[in-house]
Amino acid sequence: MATGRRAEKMEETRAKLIEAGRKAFAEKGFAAASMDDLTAAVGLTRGALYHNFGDKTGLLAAVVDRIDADMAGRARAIGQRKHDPWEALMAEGAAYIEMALDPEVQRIVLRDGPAFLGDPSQWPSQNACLKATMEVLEVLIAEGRVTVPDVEATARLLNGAALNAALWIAASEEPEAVLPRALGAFEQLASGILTDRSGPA
Amino acid sequence: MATGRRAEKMEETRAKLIEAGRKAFAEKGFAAASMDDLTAAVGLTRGALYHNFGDKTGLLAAVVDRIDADMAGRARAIGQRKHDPWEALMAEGAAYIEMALDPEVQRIVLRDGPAFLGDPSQWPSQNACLKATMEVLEVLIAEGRVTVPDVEATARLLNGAALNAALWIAASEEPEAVLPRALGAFEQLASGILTDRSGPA
DNA sequence: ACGACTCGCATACGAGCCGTATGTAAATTG
DNA sequence: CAATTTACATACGGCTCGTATGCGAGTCGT
Repeated sequence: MATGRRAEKMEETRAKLIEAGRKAFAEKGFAAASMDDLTAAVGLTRGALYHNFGDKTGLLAAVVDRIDADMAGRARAIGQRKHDPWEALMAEGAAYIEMALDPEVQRIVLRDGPAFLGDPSQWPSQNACLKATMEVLEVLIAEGRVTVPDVEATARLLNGAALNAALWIAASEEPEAVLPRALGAFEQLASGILTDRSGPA
Repeated sequence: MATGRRAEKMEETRAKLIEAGRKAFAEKGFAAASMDDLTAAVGLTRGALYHNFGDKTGLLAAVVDRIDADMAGRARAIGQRKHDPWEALMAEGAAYIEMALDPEVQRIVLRDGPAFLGDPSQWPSQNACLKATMEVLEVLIAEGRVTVPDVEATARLLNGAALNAALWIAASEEPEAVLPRALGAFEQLASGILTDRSGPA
């Protein structure tokens, strides 16, 4: 192991480049961001970038992966804090919506990502978030509290609704006012999968 | 009126450019499409493009507007064919999902559009589609068959869920098999807004 | 009807960016 | 300690966008 003086330094430059890319892509957008500029901002050149990430989209993939993994981790942590699985599902949805309020997340993950990396449903990190939702659903089904014909389909649509809610909120002029409206609609739609609607909140 | 020999020709070149842009953006994506190439494909140069649309994103906006308007029109037409408003709502959702299977729609409207034109919820044509959904909801509320705290919020999330379902289907390897699963999940989630779930199908 | 003007579009030019090929110096290996 | 690998910098070519300029066909005033 020993990581070696060499690989250690390389990890450092990779981290610096990802950080620089994150900032540049968030501010100017992927297409308008210059690789010369963002590498120079951390005292490097395009040479380092091509060596570590192959090409420009390679860096974008690395940046997206990092942000997206953070999001999935946070959502899962919030979900596990709740003891009731239904509350966990709602909390995860709400967390997802709130995280998408971050302009950085919006611009990089929700806009430029799909355009330059292809459909998000193929991304490894996205699958992690989806998996978390599916796991909670499985628990609820085992308890007989929800009934769905297709777990994956339901999980995908739930995430999709949350995502769109986030975009709506973020684009609105007063996000704070719109947030509760979106959350209310989300919970009501989600209640469609409850076996007995008069049951849990 | 008389349109004038001049303006008439101009409309023709605008149509040709939009058509060329539609094809080029669908095949190569907006970023990779060359304006020199797509204008040459219809016997024009970039001069015509800049004169008519200002810049490259101007042409994209025109193309998106055209496709998006077509979609809203089709969804509305399908909805109006049904006499029962709930069926109309489901039919519109299904139509939206199916239309998004078109690779042209996906690439241009769902991917490159948001990346280069900004959030879709601001587009005039998108608002049209949303409006159609809201109108159907209003009817159902008036009839007492659905109960929602916020019509706009519900309409947005419904559209978001449908949109995400479409992306999922399109990215899957066997769209035909995934389509019914997505539709089922969509209808179940939508049933969450029904006042009495044992009621209409 | 005819000259002056407008304007839709083509051509010419400059600047910037990406990707590759090549160079170099430091770390690793035997 | 010499040879090799490799992380990164530098140099170059090609492509693309946006603007500035030029031209010819419509349009308008008289």
